[in-house]
Amino acid sequence: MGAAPGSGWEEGEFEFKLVFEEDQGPSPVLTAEPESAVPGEESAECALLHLEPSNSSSSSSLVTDNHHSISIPSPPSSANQRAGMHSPPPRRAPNREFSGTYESLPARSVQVSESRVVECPSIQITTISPEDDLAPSISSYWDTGGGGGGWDRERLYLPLLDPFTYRDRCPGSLSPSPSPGSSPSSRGWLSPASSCDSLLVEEEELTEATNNFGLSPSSRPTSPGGKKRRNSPLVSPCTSRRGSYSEELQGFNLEGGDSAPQSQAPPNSCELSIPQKTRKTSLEQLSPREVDPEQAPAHSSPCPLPDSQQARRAPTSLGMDYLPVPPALAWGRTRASAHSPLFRSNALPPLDWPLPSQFDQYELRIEVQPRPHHRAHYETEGSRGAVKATPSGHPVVKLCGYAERKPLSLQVFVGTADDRSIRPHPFYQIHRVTGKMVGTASHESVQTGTKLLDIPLNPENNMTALIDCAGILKLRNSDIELRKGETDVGRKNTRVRLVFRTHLPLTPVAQPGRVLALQVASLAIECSQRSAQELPVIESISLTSCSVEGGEELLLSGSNFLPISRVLFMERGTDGKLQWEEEAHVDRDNSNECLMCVRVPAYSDMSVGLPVSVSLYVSNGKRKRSSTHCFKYLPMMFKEDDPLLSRPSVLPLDGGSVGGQPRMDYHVRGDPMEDDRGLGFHLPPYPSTYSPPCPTMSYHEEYCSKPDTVYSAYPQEVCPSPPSHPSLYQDICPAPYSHYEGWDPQGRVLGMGHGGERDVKIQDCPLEFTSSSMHHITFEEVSEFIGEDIQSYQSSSSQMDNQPN
DNA sequence: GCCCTGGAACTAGAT
DNA sequence: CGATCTAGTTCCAGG
Repeated sequence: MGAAPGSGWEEGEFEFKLVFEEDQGPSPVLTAEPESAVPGEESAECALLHLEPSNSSSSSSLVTDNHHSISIPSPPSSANQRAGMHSPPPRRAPNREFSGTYESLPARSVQVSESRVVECPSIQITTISPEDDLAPSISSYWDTGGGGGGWDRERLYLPLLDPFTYRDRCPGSLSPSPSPGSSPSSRGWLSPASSCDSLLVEEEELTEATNNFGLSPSSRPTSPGGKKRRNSPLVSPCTSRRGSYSEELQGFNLEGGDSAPQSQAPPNSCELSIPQKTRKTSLEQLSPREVDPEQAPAHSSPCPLPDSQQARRAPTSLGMDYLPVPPALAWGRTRASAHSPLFRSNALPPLDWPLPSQFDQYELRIEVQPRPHHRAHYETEGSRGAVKATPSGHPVVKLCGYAERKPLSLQVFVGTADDRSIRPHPFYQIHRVTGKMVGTASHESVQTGTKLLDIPLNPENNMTALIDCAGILKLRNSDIELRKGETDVGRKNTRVRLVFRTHLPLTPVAQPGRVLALQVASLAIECSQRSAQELPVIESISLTSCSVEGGEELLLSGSNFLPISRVLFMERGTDGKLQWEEEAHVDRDNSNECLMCVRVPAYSDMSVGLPVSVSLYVSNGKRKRSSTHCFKYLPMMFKEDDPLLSRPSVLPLDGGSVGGQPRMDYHVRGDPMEDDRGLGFHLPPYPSTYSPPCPTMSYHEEYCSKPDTVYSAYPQEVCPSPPSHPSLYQDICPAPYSHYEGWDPQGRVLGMGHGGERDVKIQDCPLEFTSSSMHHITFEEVSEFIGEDIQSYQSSSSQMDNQPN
């Protein structure tokens, strides 16, 4: 784990310790169970959250409306408590047919320091879809809509508590926080979307919450790690010498009812005390309806807001909303594709809801990826223009499979780019770029604290949208970190993705009142000026495996390669400790700024009987490392058995182009233009004889986490560590690759199908998956493989869970 | 004059 | 606790 995102993990670890070092007596058991439908209410969308401390005397019960209750341990008395509760990742309840219930591993002891061992709470989450009206229908529906098999919601449906309130009411006791393994960009569960989702709170609770938090920023726990900031925590962000857009958004939400009933925003709340902004990035850019939805006309935009937004703005008569289960609880699995993308038209998914990019014949696809770097602008700066594509132009998004003549709206927002499910990025917002060079109409809106651009998808344009109007605004870290409930750290959290989402109304006959929500996310975009200038970037590698003897020539293409750049191969143990590291010999004569030619070093153990996964990275010096990339050493017996094994030609180093959420299909794209930055990379499939990569390499980062890579279906535990730094992508530079068969200077895999030919089957993939045994494999078979693999790996991953980092 | 862009100074926080 | 490093933020200038 490198220095970059790693710090955040350390933060998480710190919190983890903080939480469990609190001497609260027996650890509570957090359970969330389905609540039976309450007559007259749409309450199937909630769950009862129980905290069940062994010692009930130490708990208090928070009874909410809707007849729900939350029992919580009494807050510890110590003054410096930190909110936050960490639980091991949930797992399917064992020994029974999966019914939507996840539970964590049993309460167990966790060593938090050399001398202290505390008991870890367990959690059981029963997931209930907000999609469903009544609980009894849930299972059947999701079983159907989810494509069979299990379904899950990585959320707890909490009927009442504002996460902020919830969190701060019981500091140090209940509030979920990012898991010990959370990444720096982890929002925990308090993403803007989630945190602002309207949750019914009785007025007195609101008042109390406001008194407790809104008026006294100092009451908010210090941000993770107790980081200092320019502005004293005792001082409202409004003391900044200029207004804060982030605060505008938040205040906006309150005013506009976008995220919470207005009753949650008393006039003296902190947000509302912020002076009027003078910068143009403020309210004036927001549509009138957002500023004052009461006065705003009905949707006149060609890109109407989803109904869910309306629903949220309206007084929460529905009475129920949900809190996402902290990603910490889900970080062990990426199950986005297990979710049905079908929603009621009046209950569209929030922005942090995982969605597939493809469903049935429909697919939302990024035809042209954005550049890997885009310097975001601050509020104090002028716009830095729209996100561009490589080598020119702008990103292009297309909705495939849609034959209706009715235009749709494409939503764009800035999402996170860490290794967990996509959610709105707390430190970046989409920014609508206008000007004569912008040809695409767009409409701004705000949904639960996240700015959106609504861009029309017109049949006349073949449902293709040119994203030439989307810039990225950077919010000051200090502003965001001061925000109530914000748990993310902005420092070095500079990677984003453009997230595209659309809602297709389904045919009234087949799915009355249902819409299909599809989402796709771009590859990661590095938004900081500095990182873009200094960090080496590996974009592609010519070889992904070779004999343990090494010695083969390996070409790395990318950018920011320096004469001092080194290429290192390393292996970490399951405990994360570096077990082996070897520097590759660099052929400086044949290397340049965007190409490195190295010799693969021999592996440390020539007698291995199975392929060994290691990782490699480029280092430009301390703290200037590229992301790590997977490399596999093959036992002698594998050597040259199958040229495909060792000559994949080019690997995609950042997954495929479509990236809303992980894909469950095991197809591999064949159209270079559909792939990474048009480079035509193949998605590297899992080998049939998959062996878990070493836990600390960013295999996950490079493959598993990418929204649409096939690896996403795998447990993320196999790659729990983030890379030393974000993986970045650079323009390919001309390089003398031509002598490498199957690899052209553009990084394309030669001989691949082009255009039109999508979803090249697995046998087209040059990696292990393409071996004859895997030909004609079906999705079900692949799923079976996955399941078996996961099962076989669970024991080891749970061991890893138990190991303190 | 405005927008976009690149560079770099300044500064707070981290080491 | 000071020195140094790192990274976030702001400012400036040119196209």
